[in-house]
Amino acid sequence: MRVLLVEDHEELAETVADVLRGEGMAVDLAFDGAAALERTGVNRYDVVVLDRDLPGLHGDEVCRALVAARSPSRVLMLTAAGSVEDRVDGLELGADDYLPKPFAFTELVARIRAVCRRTGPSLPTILACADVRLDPARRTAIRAGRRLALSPKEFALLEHLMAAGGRIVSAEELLERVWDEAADPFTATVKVTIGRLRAKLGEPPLIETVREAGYRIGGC
Amino acid sequence: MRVLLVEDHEELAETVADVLRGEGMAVDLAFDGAAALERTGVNRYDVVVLDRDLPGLHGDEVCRALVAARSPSRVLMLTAAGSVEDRVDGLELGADDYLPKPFAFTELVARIRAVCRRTGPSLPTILACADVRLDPARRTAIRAGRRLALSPKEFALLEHLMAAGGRIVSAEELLERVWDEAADPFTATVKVTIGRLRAKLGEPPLIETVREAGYRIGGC
DNA sequence: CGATGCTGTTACCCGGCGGTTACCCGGGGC
DNA sequence: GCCCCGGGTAACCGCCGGGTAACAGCATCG
Repeated sequence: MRVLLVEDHEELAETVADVLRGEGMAVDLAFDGAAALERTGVNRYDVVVLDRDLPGLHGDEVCRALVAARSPSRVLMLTAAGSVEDRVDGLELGADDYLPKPFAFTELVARIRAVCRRTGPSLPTILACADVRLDPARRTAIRAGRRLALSPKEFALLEHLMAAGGRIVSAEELLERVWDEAADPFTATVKVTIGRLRAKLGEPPLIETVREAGYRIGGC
Repeated sequence: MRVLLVEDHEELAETVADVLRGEGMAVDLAFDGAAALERTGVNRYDVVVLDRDLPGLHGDEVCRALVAARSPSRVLMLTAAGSVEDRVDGLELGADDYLPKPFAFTELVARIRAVCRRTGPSLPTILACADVRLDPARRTAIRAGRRLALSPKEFALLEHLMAAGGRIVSAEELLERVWDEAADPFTATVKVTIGRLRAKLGEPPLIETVREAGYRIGGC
C-alpha cells in the first residue's frame, strides 16, 4: 500500500511515517502542498494523508486539485481540533475521510486501511457513491460539491442505502432499520420518503428501484 | 436463523440464548474459543455472536480464524468498552458489527437480524455461465459487458437456470420454483417468459430447448 | 400563538409486468 | 401427401407496484 504523507511539521511527519512503515506501508513524505502535488503527479498513491494546515498551498487547495485531476488516490484529511466547526469542511472538497488532531496512531492506521478497502465489512466513516459523499458523524451529505439539506429521515434513508453499497435493500428492511422497528408493515411512507429524497438529490438519478425487490444506489 | 453464541460466562450465555430462542432463532452455545471453532467447523451458522474476552483462545483470534477460513458466517462481536483501541481492532479483524457491553437484549436481537440481512459484498455469490454474469444480491445480469434490463420474472427464471449449471430443468420444476407453487400446471407462461428472456439475452443463443424435457443453459 | 418544516396518510395516476390467447412453424408418424 | 403435437411468437389487456401531489397531525421555534 502506497501512502503519501503531507505534513509540514517535519518531526511529526517522520514519526508518523515510521509508524506507518512499521505497519508495512510504503510511505513518501511531502512537507508542503506544492511538493504534495508534485509527488502525486509522478507517483500513484493509494492514500494521501493530508494535513489541512499547510504553509503556502493550503490543504484544501491540494485536495481540490487532486479531485479536479481525477486522482485515483483516496484522501484522508487531518484537521486541527478547532476546525471541526469550520464552514468549509473537507467533505465538500472531496476528501474520503478526516481525522481530527490529536489522533491515536492506531486509529490513523485503521482509517487508512478502511479508506483503502472501501468495500470492507466495517463501516467507513465517510460513505461515497458516485458523486455523493455522506458523513454519518456530522450528518452532512454533499452532491457535486453542493450541500444537501436533508431531513433526518431522508438522511437516515440515504445513509442506509449508501451503506449497502449498491446492494438491493428491500422496503421492509428500510422500514425496520430507518423507522421504528414496530412500524406498520403496510405503510407507504418508504416510497414517499424515497420520492422526497430523490427530489432533493436531483439529476442524474442516484436511487434506482428494482421492482418487487427494493431500492439500490448506482455508481458504487 | 442459526446463531452460535460464544460467551464464557455460562449464566449470561444461557440467559441470552433464551432470549434469542424466544425470538425464533436456533441457538448453539460455546463457552470458549476452541469450542467455537469446533462448532463452526461442523455446522453452518448465519451469525456468530462472539464475546471478545474469552479465556484461552481470544475472541480476536476466533474472529481472525473465521475470516481466514472464509467462513460464510457473519461475526457480531461483543466488546467490553467502546474505547478507541476496540474500534481499531474491530476494523482490522473484519467483524461485521460491534456491540459494546453492557447492551440491551433488544438491541442485540436487532443487530443480529441486521447483520444477517446484510448479505455483504464480501461474499461473491455471482453466477457465471458463458459470457453471462448474474448477481442475485444486486439483481444485475450482465452479458458481454452490457447490463440486461430484466423483469423480476425473467431474472428469477435466468437465475434458476444458471443455478442449475447446465442441467436440464423441466418446465414443471420452473413453475414450482420461480412461480407460485399453486400455479396452473397447464399454463403457457413458462414458454412465453422463456421467449421474452431469450429476446433480451440476444445472440448467440444461451438457453437451449431439450424437446419433451425442458431447458438448459449452455457453456457452464 | 402563529409560522414553519417534518412526516405519515390518503387518493389517484401511470406504466409495465406477465398471463392468456391465437396463430405459426417444423418434425415425426401413418 | 396429410395430420398431430410440442414449442415459439406476437398481440392484447387486466392488474398491481410504485410515483406523486395534496393534506393533516405534530413538534419546534421565534
